[in-house]
Amino acid sequence: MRLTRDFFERPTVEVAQRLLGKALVRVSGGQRKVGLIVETEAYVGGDDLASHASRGKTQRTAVMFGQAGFAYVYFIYGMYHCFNVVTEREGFPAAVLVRSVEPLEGFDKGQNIYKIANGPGKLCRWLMIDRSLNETDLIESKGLYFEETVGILTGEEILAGARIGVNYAGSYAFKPWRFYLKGNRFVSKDV
DNA sequence: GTGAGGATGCACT
DNA sequence: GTGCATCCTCACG
Repeated sequence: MRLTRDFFERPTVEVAQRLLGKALVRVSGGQRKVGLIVETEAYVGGDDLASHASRGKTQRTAVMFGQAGFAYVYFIYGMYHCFNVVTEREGFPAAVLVRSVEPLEGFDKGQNIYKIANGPGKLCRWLMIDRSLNETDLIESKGLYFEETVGILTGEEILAGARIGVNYAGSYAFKPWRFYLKGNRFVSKDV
């Protein structure tokens, strides 16, 4: 079953936690790929100095101010994309960055499975996510969406830590808004 | 095993 | 022109 809009219309930190263990599905060119979400980060409101929305609404960040359940995909470091899903209510800029997934379906068995999608840039490369998917409605889209699962496995406790790569964000750099499954080998960084 | 440095394009001062 | 919600390679030991 797909996740519905109301799943994303909650407080961002809560959505970030609840997305762990859910499936991210990508269908493109007759091929289906599925990843189990094991690591997320919350970006919460215009006051969050780590968020792209902290400098106001621009063309790039406009989607974050919109309705929950839409994709925010941006291009960074000249060669990578990052995938987020917008949360909360219209007018309040917030999103959850999906940082790593465990490949379940549609991956190349020749590769080290632990390194296929263990990072925001790598998971976008694997799932063929680029800016053409920016502003996609993930509730309605046939090509990219979230699915319910049986849930987090027993013993897979959720841990919280500081977000990665946001040291410039003052006091917001230390907010424990990165969530991941304890001991899971698919997270991008064990901290 | 660890750490430094470079690649690279685009949004925004 | 600046700096980035990253990743890979190559040293080093």
